[in-house]
Amino acid sequence: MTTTDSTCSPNFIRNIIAEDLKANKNEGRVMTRFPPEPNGYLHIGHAKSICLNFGIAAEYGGVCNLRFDDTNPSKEDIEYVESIKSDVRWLGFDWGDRLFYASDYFEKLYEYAVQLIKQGKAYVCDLSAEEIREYRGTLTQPGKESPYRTRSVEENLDLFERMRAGEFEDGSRVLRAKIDMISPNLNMRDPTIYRIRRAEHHRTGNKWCIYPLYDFAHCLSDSIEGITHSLCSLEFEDNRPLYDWFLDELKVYHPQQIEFARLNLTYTVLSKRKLVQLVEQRYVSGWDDPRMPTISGMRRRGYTPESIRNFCERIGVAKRDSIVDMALLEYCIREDLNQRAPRVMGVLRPLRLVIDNYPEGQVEDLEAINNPEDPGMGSRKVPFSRELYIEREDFLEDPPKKFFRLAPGREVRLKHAYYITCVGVVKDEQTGEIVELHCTYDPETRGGWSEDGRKVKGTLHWVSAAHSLKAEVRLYDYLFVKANPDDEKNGPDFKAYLNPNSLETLTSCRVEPDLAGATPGSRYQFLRQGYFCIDSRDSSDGALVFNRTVTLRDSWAKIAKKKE
RNA sequence: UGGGGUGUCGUCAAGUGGUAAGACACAGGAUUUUGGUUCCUGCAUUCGGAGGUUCGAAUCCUCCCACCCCAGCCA
Repeated sequence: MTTTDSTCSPNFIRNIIAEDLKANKNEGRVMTRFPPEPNGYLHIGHAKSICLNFGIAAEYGGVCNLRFDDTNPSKEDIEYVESIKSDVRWLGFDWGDRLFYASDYFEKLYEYAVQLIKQGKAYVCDLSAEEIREYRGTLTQPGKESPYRTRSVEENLDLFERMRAGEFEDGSRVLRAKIDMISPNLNMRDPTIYRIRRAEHHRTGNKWCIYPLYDFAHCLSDSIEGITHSLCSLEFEDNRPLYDWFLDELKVYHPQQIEFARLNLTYTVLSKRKLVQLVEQRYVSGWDDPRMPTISGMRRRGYTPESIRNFCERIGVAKRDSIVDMALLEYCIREDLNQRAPRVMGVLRPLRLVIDNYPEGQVEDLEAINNPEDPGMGSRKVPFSRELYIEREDFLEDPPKKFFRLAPGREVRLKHAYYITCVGVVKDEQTGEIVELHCTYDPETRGGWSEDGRKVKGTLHWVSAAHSLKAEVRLYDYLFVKANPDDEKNGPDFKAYLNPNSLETLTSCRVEPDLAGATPGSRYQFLRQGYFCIDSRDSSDGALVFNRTVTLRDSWAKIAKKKE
């Protein structure tokens, strides 16, 4: 992995680990893990956790395991494990030979449960799900003990064995930890640790009909693997006493759980529950829709792994709930692409322009630098001819103050080409729409320079009409119009804030011929427009499709906006 | 009204008793064959509030306020 992107500011987790290391806790070992449940696609929030876990391990000379938390076969699928693996890899992280599954430990976990029963710390309970809920009490009222709580060890052992053997119906019995029904922490009121569920598991098939629950499986999986620091999100703080309880009762190696705040981002949602709705209810085209905050969506949109890693470093890690400004993510991708994306000319909304004094049939190959930020990227030739396309919005018949672009009688520069002056405007007689511009060029300004030192205020991008390639361009905007669509208090459902203009498809764009045969996934800066990426799903040699990753910063847009 | 957490600039976020880092955003200005990039400059007399301890408090103490999480046989 290339780590040019570590600015490494201190955070409370690094502090804890540094102190642990100083105290020689765990013999100076650091081992973390990223433990996704394979029931959905990874998103930028997961990237924060991935970067944290893999990053911190690398930083302290340790390792990070990839472990699938696959204890709920009815929700999980192999499709998700494959996508998760490829997303983590794409982000630039390597779990080596440490790919694990909680299901690898089912047998061991079963033995631990038996041990708990033998210690009188777990019992089989015949209460129904509803009864268990009633017995649990509420936030302010204590719970009451199950009538099955006092079963003998022998009976519990027998019943649990028969649960495993498939003698009982789904949901008819569970195994519970025997802790404290009047604990103010609901998690400690005899939590369920095994349920009967006849569902085919994507790895263990039909071998099991009982499956452990998160609280039981997670801490023990951490323990089995020898994890030193088990990082999870804030909502598990209340589960920590239970995490500790199992490990203490079973007297096994005891990792330390540390909670941090999950990522929130403006103008999007980052909960699997909500993302899955967007996919299933067709608000987006799929998990990898470029508007989605999923890793696969962002990849398709044109984000680089480096930019995402850098973003994750910049946002920091803390315990307070926060919502990071999308502008920071955009800053990170612009920063990266500015350095590495070749410049190219593409006209999104073409307006025909004829250079009256340019010889008909003549074509010149003009030299264009590929990236002013990196001369090493060389240059290319761009064909210039009498008939061109320029951007519609680069011409205004009646320009406002501070508009530097083309207007009747005005001279501007065509990037890498010539100075041109607008001498005529052709309009559709019916609609009044401008259909063509007539200009003259100054042959003395080849390359875009003028010997006489004459200055020109604007520089426009362009393509040669006859040589340019047709392309489809998809312009993306925020998925939501509200900065915090998650805020549904007394308001409508988050989907009410979906941005109706989050996707605009332009089908008559024109790009320079150099782009013929460009490979899917490759990224470019369209001069003066933004960064674009060839769509890896829909683009083909004959029909180029570009996704706009992000616009360039646009100070003219700001000025124009201020005016009105 | 039980328990667990959190409150430092518009947004993130350092700071751990010695007198408020940094980033994004924003606002000016310079350079520019991208109104891009880059470069300068500005942007918390104040750390949720009120008291207290101290020569000295964002950091310690007390009380108060606000927000988040927990009543799945989900994770």
